[in-house]
Parts: sequence; structure tokens; C-alpha cells
Amino acid sequence: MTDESARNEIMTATYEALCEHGYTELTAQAIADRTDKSKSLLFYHYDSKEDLVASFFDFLLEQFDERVEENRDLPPVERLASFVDWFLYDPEDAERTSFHTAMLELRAQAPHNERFQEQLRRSDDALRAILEEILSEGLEAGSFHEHDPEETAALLIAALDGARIRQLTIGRDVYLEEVRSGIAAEIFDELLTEEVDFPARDDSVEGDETDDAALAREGSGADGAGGSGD
Amino acid sequence: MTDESARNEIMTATYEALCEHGYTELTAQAIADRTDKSKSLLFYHYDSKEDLVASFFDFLLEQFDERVEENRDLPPVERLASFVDWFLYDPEDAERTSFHTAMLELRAQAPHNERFQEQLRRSDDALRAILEEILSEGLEAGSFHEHDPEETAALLIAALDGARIRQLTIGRDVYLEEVRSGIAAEIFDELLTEEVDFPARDDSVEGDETDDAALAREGSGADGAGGSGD
Amino acid sequence: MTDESARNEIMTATYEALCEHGYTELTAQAIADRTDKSKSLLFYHYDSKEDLVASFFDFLLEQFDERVEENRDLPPVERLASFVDWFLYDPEDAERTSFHTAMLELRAQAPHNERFQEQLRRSDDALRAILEEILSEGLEAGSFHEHDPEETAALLIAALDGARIRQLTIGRDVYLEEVRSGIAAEIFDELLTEEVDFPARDDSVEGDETDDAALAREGSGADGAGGSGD
Amino acid sequence: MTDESARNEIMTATYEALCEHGYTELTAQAIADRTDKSKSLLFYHYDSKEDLVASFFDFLLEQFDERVEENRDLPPVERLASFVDWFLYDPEDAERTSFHTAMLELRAQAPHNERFQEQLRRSDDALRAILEEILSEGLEAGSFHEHDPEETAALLIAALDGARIRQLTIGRDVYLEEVRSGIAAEIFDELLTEEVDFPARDDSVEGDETDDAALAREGSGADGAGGSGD
DNA sequence: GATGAATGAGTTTTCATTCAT
DNA sequence: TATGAATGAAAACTCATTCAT
Repeated sequence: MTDESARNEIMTATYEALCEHGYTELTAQAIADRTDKSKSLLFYHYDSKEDLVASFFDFLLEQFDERVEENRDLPPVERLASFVDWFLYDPEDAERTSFHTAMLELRAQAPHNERFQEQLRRSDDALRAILEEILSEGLEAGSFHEHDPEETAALLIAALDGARIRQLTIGRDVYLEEVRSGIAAEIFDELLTEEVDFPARDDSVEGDETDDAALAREGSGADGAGGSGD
Repeated sequence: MTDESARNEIMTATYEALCEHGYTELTAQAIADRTDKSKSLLFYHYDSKEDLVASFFDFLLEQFDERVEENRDLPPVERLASFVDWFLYDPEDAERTSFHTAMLELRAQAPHNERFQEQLRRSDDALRAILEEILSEGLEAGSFHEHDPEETAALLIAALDGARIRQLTIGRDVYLEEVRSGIAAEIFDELLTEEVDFPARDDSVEGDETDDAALAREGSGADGAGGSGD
Repeated sequence: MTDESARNEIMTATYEALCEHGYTELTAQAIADRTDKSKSLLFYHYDSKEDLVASFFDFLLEQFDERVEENRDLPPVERLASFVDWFLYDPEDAERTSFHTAMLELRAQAPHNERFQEQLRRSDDALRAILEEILSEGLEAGSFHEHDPEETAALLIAALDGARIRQLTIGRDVYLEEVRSGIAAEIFDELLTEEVDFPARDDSVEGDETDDAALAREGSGADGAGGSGD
Repeated sequence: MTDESARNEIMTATYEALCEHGYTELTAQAIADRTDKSKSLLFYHYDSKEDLVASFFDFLLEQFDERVEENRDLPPVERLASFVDWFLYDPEDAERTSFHTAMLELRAQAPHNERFQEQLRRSDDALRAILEEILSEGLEAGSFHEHDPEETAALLIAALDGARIRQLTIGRDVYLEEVRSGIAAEIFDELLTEEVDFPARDDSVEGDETDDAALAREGSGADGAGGSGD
């Protein structure tokens, strides 16, 4: 795959097809239909459908890695808040919803797909490392009370991920809401030292971009933490 | 569906096929192969494959409901401990692992399948109700400190479910371990009043039943909380 | 494959498709088209196209075995003559020509197909055994001069097969003719004792059967020696 | 086709691909892969794959023609011996085996391919002419007894070719061995006059050339008699 | 000359589903 | 109830061939 634009076209088409049909019903035809190319071209660029999907997985993670860098200079507390927001997405946001849905299906394949699992592992390592870094920096900066960053990171990610998944699969907002407030309280009471404030949800995010490429980027980027979180 | 034993045979076969192949690769033939009946018979008993799988979902939940009753008379603290153990299963237990894997795949279909979603919703309602009941009873009994049972329940379930899913998809034990110790600490410090002890993990679980039907029942029962939790 | 008639239908269709298209261009569709059944049925009865073709090979050999028995009671000299005629077929006979052509293609696959090779080996063993038997019996009966039946059998089969193949591939009658007269002379001068006559070609064979099943049987039977000879 | 070296490269690649995959599985890609050029270039040089393969056939025959000249000055008996050796190749010789295998497949296509058939016809004419020439010269020189050179040539070629083909397709050495000794005996007793000796097999053949082009040439040359013989 | 990208027409194979028995 | 046989629709994948550059 030399041609970057062809690759992007296929990746975007894969993303759309995945969102619309789900992994189980994802067909090469459905992907090609979202392209101005033929189905056979997919097999020119990728050895098999599985290879294509695995590449798509990589594609998402690439974007996540870029995204992660963006917040690097924020102070720990804000990075933490932004981290939480990545997970506890707004369920009204159809774009995000379908993205997370697609990711969930891909993740559910991992137990049967060594390559997926490895990709997830790599991504999870990165995600935990970042959260642990945030927590450690906060500790050093005196923003956080004493705690075990490794344990807290795992606990936070599990709760955030679990809330998101239950939201997606059950279709009720209760988990997002209760976990948000529960975590906020937890963080407030347990984690933050008295002199720091935990920022409220940043709803000003993502303006009005609408084209698919941008949405895909945002979607995956935003999930990045989660995509990787996924 | 008149014949109860035929139904059970098909359900058990579906369970096995699902564990072995995963939802995406689940075929009517694979189910029939685990039966001493023919493939056509499946379509005599069920209108379609989707119908069969939805029934299978019900089948799991039925067993969950039975299971839930079993612990009803235990004191709240022990019920809570048993609840946690349902989720944070032993990853060495192949039976449980494949069961949770299968459930994860079914759950991942829910966003594309209204019926699945409804089933999950019902099951989740039951699950949260139970945990809230446990927490409320504990409050009344003076075993737990003051807290919001609804929030705590959601938070606990999200964290437990998230940990299990990450374990399954990433193939590392870190989440199970850290979340177990994190939650234990949390419960100890925050939830339990001084005079109560949180019981250690119950590893004396399920004796030596070996036939498939029993395993399926145990599997789903045990997950029940989780099946429903799923 | 329980149903004998379905099997025969598919085998006959395979034979026809093979004659018409050749092995290289043989498709499942072409076979199904010569059937009143669907293409998918082929894959219900056979695991793959290769499996089907290998079964077809067996089918031909089965018929050969039956055929061989037929001549068993003739005296050696006549059996020998009939043997020669099996190979040096009449090139005007379109039925035979297309049959031998199909066989040649299948045989040419053997170096790349272990199963084909094994089938050919079995068939060749039988063929040589028969010819050696004929020659040995002739020796005992005093119809043949002293010679090494094993060597003579191999030599005769090689020459007959070679002649037939060159006829088929080159499209000229020269080999059939010269080898027939050469072998006749050889047999006359070298093999036969003075008191025996070598019968002239038996052109009275193949009556007027016309339906495909019969043609297939005759074809393969006749080649049998050759099919197996192939 | 202007560029001779490009042509040679493609021909050699075709030879290798044919040996490795067989005609049925021969693809343009497989040929290009054995070249340092692209697949598209094949279609710049040749109108179609069929055209390419037909050219490859010609390529083999060209080399045969050259080869034939080489032995022209030998005395008839030695030329005859060398002729026999061309056909009854050493089955341990992997190079030769794969070459003859490839040729067999091409020949098996001839009944469906007018052009192939014509090429074979031309080659066969040359082959028989040579053998007849050898036999006639031997007759004149008094090395051979009286016989019909045309008939003997056809008989010899058929037997040699048949033996080689059965060896290739059945995978047993019996035909090569028995036909070699049978023919040797035949020639001794019938063909040679008392004062001449039939030379033993020439195993000193082909020295140590190793590059592919040479191998191809040797292969085809050696077979030449047989390539054409094929 | 040379190639990467592209494709249409086809190929094998799969599978839920139906139906006569 | 139960099944073997049957199939249509679609899936993944292949491949000779074309074409703009």
C-alpha cells in the first residue's frame, strides 16, 4: 500500500461500513460500495478481508497515538478530566456511538483472533501508561493524594470502559451518568487534594466538522484513549 | 416448542458451538453437529437462526434468575463478596472463559439487534436491583457506611464488567487483579463499617459436576449475575 | 453419497463436462449445467471440486474392474487381441476420442496430485497383472514362445499407450497404424507359435447404444484397460 | 518482440513457473514473479497468456532443433543409443522430471488447442524423420538388419514415450526399466547385425552448468527429442 | 519499455432455509 | 417429529487484461 490516499479511502470506507453493518455483517462489497473503486481492488491492496480489517485496526491506533500527544502539555488534573471525557462520551453523539459500537465488535473478536488481541494489548499498554503518568505527575505536583497509580489507573479504566460498554449494549444512560458522578465524587473525595478543582465536562469539544474523514479522525481520536481503551 | 428435552439439547449445543466458534462464525450446522438431530430440525423448532439465538439468550437468563434466588438468604456482606466473585472469575477456568467470551460476542451484537438489547435491558435491571438491594440491606443492617446505593451499584458493576471484558479481550490478568484489590480496598475503606469483615475470595466453588448440561448451567448460572451483567 | 442415482447423474455430468471443456477449464458450473440440479448440490455431495474429480476417477476405475472380468474366459490369444484393441481405438470414434482426451488430462495432473497418482498406481498394477496373466497363460498353453512376461507386458503397454497418446495429441493416425502393424508383426514373428493365428481387429464391438450412461460405461470400460491403462 | 534478452527472461520464467505449478495452475503473476519485471510487461510483449505459452512451446522446439544437429555426425548405432537415452531419462534427475512433467501438461492441452497441436505435429515430423534417417543410414551402413524404418521409428517412439509418461504419472520406475531392457534386447536380436555393439547408457551426460538458462536449455534440449517427442 | 493501479467476469464455496417424504 | 436432499443468494477471492502515466 504505497498510495496514501487510496489507503485512506479504503480505511474510511471500512469505518463507515463497519459502523453501518457491524463486524459480523461486514462484507468486502459493502466496503467497496463506499469507495469509488471496485471490490477487486481491495484484494489488490490487501491479502484478505481479515488482513484489511486488521489494517483498519492499526489505522485507528495510529490516529490514537497522534491524539495522545496533543494533551501532553496540560496539567495532570485537566488531562485526567479530558481522559474521563474520552470514555464517557455523549450518547446523543451518533458519530461516537457508532464508532464505539464498531470498536466493541472488533474487540469482541479478539479472543478468536490472535492479531487483534496483540493490537489491543499494545494499545492497552499505552493507555495504562498514559493514565499512570498522569496520576504520577499529579502525585508529584501535589494535586493528588497518596495512592497506587497502577491500581487506580486499572480501576478507572475498567470502570470507564465498563460504563461505556453497558451504555452501548443496554441502550440506557444510567451507567454513563452514575459512573461519571461516582467517579467525580471518588476523585473529589479521595484523589484530589483540597486546593485543586476537578474541571466540569468539556462540552465545547469538536465543533462542526462534518465530513467523514474528519469524523473518522475525531471519532477514533476521541476514542483513541478508548479505541486504545477499547 | 413443546418438547423440553429437545429444547435443552439444542440450547446446550448452541452454547458449545458459540464457545467454540464465536458468534460471527456460528452456523446452524455447527449447532446441529453437537446434537444427535439433524440441521433441519432446528428450523422446525425455531423460525430462524436469529430466533434460535435469541431463545438461547433467554435460556441463559432463565438460569440466572434461578441462580440469583440461591444467595438470597445470605447476609449482605457475603452476598456482596459473592457478587464480586461472579464477575472477577478465575482466568484459568477455561469453562468460564469461553462462556464469558461467548456472552461478550452476543452482547456486542445488541446495538444491531433490538431484541438482544431488550433482553439485556431486562437482565441489567434485575442485576442492578439485586446489587442495590444488597447495598440497601447492608445499609439498614449497619454493615455499610452511608452511600448512594444506585450510584455505588452502577459504579461497581461497570468496574467489574469492564475488568472482565478487558481481561477477555486483552488476555492479561492485570485488570482482574488490580480491580479486585482496588475494589476490595474501596469497599474496606469506604463501604464497610469497622465491625464487619469482607470475606476473601471463595475458591471452593462448584465441585465436580462434569457433564455438559451441568457445565452449561454452572457457567451461565455463575455468570448469571454476569450473563445478566453482560 | 447414499443416493446411487444422484451419484451417477453427477458422474455422468462430470464426464461430459470434462470431455467438452477439458480438465483445465472444468468448472463446477459446467458440471451442474449438465445436471437438473443446482451447483450448490455438488458441494453438498462432495467436499470440494477436487474431491468430486477424484471420485470421478474412482468411478471410472470401478467400471474398469467390472469390464476386465468380462474377457476372463477367452483363450489367451484372443484376450491379447482384445487388449490391443482397447488401446488402439478407432480415431473416428468421437466418443472414445473425447474419453481418452479427458483421461489424458487427468493423468497429466497426477504428478501434482498425490491422490490421482495413487489411483493410477492401483489401476496400473491391475492392468499389468492382467496382461502378465494373459501372457503366462499363453506360455503354458503353448500358444506363445518363451519370453519374459513382465518385460513383454511393460513393453506392450508402453507402446500401446504411447501410440494412443501421440495420436491424441498430434492428431495424426500414423502411430496407431504403425504401432498396430508393428506390434502385430512382432507378435506374429516373435510371440506366437506357428500353430496359432492372431485375430484381426474386432470392429464388431460397440453396437448402437447411444444414451450417455451407456456411452460413459463403454467409454470408460473400453478404456478401462486403458483408463486403468491410463 | 524486439528485445531478445527480455524474451529469454520471460521464457525461462515461464519454464520455471510451469515446472513448479503445472499448466492448470500457471498464472501470469507466477511467471512475472520469476522475472525482475512486472506482470503488465508480459502483456506488452505478448498478446495474451495463451500467446505467451504458445511462444514458450516454440522456444522449446527451437532449442530442440539446435540439439538435434549436434549428434548428426555420430554413427547410426550411437545416434540410436543417444536417442533412446533422451527418452528413458534418469528418474532421479529432478530437473528432467519436472521438465517432462511440464511438457506432458502442455501436450495434454493439445487436443483443445489447435496451435499446440500444430506445433507438436511439426515437432513430431522432425523427430520421426530423424529416427528414420538414423535407421536408414544404419541399414545402408550394414549395421542394421532389414526392416521398415518408418514402422520401426513409430514403434520405438511410441514405446519410449509411453514408458516415460507412465513413469511420470504413476511414479514407478518399472516402465523405464523394462522398456529399456526390452528395447535393448529387441534391438540386439532383431535390429543389429552381429558385428555391431549397442552402447550402454551414457551417464556421463551434461556436466556442471548450473544457471537456470542453461538448465532450461539442457532440459528442453535433452527432451528435445522428447519435447518434440512430447 | 515499464509499471502500479484498476477492474469485470468468473470461480469456488458457504449457509440459512425449504420441502417432500 | 425428523431428515436428506436441494437451492438461491451471496460471500471471498482470482486472474487475465487494460490503461494512464
